[in-house]
Amino acid sequence: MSKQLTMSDIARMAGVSIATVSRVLSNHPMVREETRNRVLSLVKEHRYEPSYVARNLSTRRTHTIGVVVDDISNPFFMELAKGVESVLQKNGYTMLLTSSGWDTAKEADLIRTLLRNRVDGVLLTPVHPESESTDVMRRNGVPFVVMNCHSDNESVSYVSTDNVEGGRLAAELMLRTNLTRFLCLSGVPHQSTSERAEGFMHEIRSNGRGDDLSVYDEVRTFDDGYNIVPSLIARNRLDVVRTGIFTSNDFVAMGILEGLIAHGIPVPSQVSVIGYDDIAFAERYRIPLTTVIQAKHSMGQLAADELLELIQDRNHTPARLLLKPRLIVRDSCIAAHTHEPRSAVP
Amino acid sequence: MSKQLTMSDIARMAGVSIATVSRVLSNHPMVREETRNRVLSLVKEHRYEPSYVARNLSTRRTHTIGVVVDDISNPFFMELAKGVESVLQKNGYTMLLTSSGWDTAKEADLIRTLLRNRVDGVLLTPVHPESESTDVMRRNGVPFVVMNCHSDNESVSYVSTDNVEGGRLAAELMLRTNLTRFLCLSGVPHQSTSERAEGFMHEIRSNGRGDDLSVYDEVRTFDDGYNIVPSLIARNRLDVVRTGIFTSNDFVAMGILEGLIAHGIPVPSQVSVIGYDDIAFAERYRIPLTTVIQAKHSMGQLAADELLELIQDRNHTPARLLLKPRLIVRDSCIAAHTHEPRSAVP
DNA sequence: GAAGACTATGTAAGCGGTTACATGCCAACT
DNA sequence: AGTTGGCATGTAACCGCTTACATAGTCTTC
Repeated sequence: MSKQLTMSDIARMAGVSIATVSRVLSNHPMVREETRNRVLSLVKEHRYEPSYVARNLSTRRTHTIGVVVDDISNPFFMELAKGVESVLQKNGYTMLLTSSGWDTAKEADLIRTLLRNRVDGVLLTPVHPESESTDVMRRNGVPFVVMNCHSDNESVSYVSTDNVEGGRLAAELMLRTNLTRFLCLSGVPHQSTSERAEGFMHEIRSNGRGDDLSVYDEVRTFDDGYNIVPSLIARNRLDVVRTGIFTSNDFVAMGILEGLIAHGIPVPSQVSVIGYDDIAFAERYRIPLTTVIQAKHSMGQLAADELLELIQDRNHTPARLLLKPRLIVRDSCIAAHTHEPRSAVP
Repeated sequence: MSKQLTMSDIARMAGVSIATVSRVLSNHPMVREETRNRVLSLVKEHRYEPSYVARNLSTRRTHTIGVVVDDISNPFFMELAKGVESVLQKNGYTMLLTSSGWDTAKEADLIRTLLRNRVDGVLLTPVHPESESTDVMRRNGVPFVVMNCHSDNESVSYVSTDNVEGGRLAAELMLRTNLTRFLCLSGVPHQSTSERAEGFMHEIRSNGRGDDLSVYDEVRTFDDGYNIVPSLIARNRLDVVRTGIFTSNDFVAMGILEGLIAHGIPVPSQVSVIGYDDIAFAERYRIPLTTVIQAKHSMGQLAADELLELIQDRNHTPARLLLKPRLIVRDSCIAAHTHEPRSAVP
């Protein structure tokens, strides 16, 4: 194809200056109706698309927001990104989406690339809340909002979920039933999963049931869950003591369920299980899983809103938002004060 | 923060012209070692990041590739995108990822936005292989490659999967076992899912088993699968006739399995089921699912490779690639010529 | 020791827009 | 008629880089 058209081509054809074409395209009111139409029809006829790169250079704004998530193929982050995209698009911004793969160095690299592309702001799910990345952005005066992670630094805006509350909700549900024993399977220390466990344990203890609580650390995968079942049975007599098990993610919960079924322990009549995340298929699992869910989509939206606010008003007070998680009750956990076991097969 | 540094700031500080700074930063060899070091240390010290937007305007290349997929939160497309990203990144390109939500008009809009951003090329999973989108790109001389869809237009490059072959593979496996009857649950006509069904049916027929084949259309969701089971049993006597069921996606397959279990029909000893896609959890399902998998990651990589080729050499002959799908054998389908039923519970 | 041949650097013209300011025009007012 | 003022448009500087070309200094080479 011949080379791309520019404004001056359109200007020449319309017999006006490029300033006038520019005015027409940016909806400046000071243009005669007739001129405007002449220009617009030329634009349409030749399918002229103005160059944002030239415009961006000139206006020193790109209307582009950099987004850095940990893993681009993880549905959680993509729901987040979708929430972000929806508000950005509504406001005429473009999203530059990248993923760090949980790698601090790569994260910093990506941020640098975003800065070179002169994004107007950055949204990120940081590997650590304070890092080279945040440092670079601050030095370059680029506004940013942290997602899915809270920061102790008063000056940074973040939008995250109240993981402690999530764990508390699970405990609350279990406490309302007639369970005699509670198990908490925690994940990696110092991560969101351990906050969940904390919330759970705290609630159990502050209801005076601390003596009925046992904790197991470093249980994080489906297989971890499946494999730990025999020892849980041995040590906690799951087959005779009505027990509630809280896990800090759904994979573990599913592994546990699989293990319980394999050992013929009825769920939820004998043992109740609550997971966390509501991953796809939690609902479709052979025993539909009771779980705690995060408002990923709103999280993205709120973060994007906050960022746009920050861009418009550089000394806007940073918002520090902690979204409330929600409990989704399904068959894997016995209903409050119910004594009849429900069927394990849907 | 103070306003962003520019090359001329660095130049002034280093006591050289901006041309020299530019040479240093673009690794031009014609710079004295000492000068280079002086400039580089200034750059590092002040954390100067050159503006790609200025550079892009000047060079008329952005090193940015627009990627349009149907659904950003669907793991399939994200695997694809990951494949794309891996080769783009390796070649110093940035990916601008957007999603059309299967909407032709939105797709065309996105393409226009990409063109305004002057992307060097576009990768897309088009709603239709020929559309306004492809038209706009051609008129603007922007190279593009179609993914996950084949085009009859000789001049367009595409990378897709051989869906017919995928169906054939499933049939081939079933034919090697001692099944007496075959059911094919097809999805929406004229889509990739129906190509899968065609491949399956063709293979069954060309092995002289056409008389043992029944076909059901418009079965596409988990619930569709679950709900159709009773009528399948009634019409095909699944409880007494050893039957193989091929579905054009894994959700349907899981629904079918659930239905079979609910009706007490043993899998795979009595009925074998093969799905398509290998979605997450196909492997972890209560009966691990035999399924056909696409090489999503390679698909993205190959498409990106092809696009870069096209960008370098405008009259490079379009590649038209059809990747071979692969069969993953798990418990839901009886093994070839095996008579002992396997356990349905892992 | 002067002509060439390098090498290292500077100069300045773009790239394709935006926008402050200048200009020209015409109706309205004194 | 002369001034005023508002509207429509043109002029040109600028955004921050790249790069062709010009320039100046240093080595060879005969």
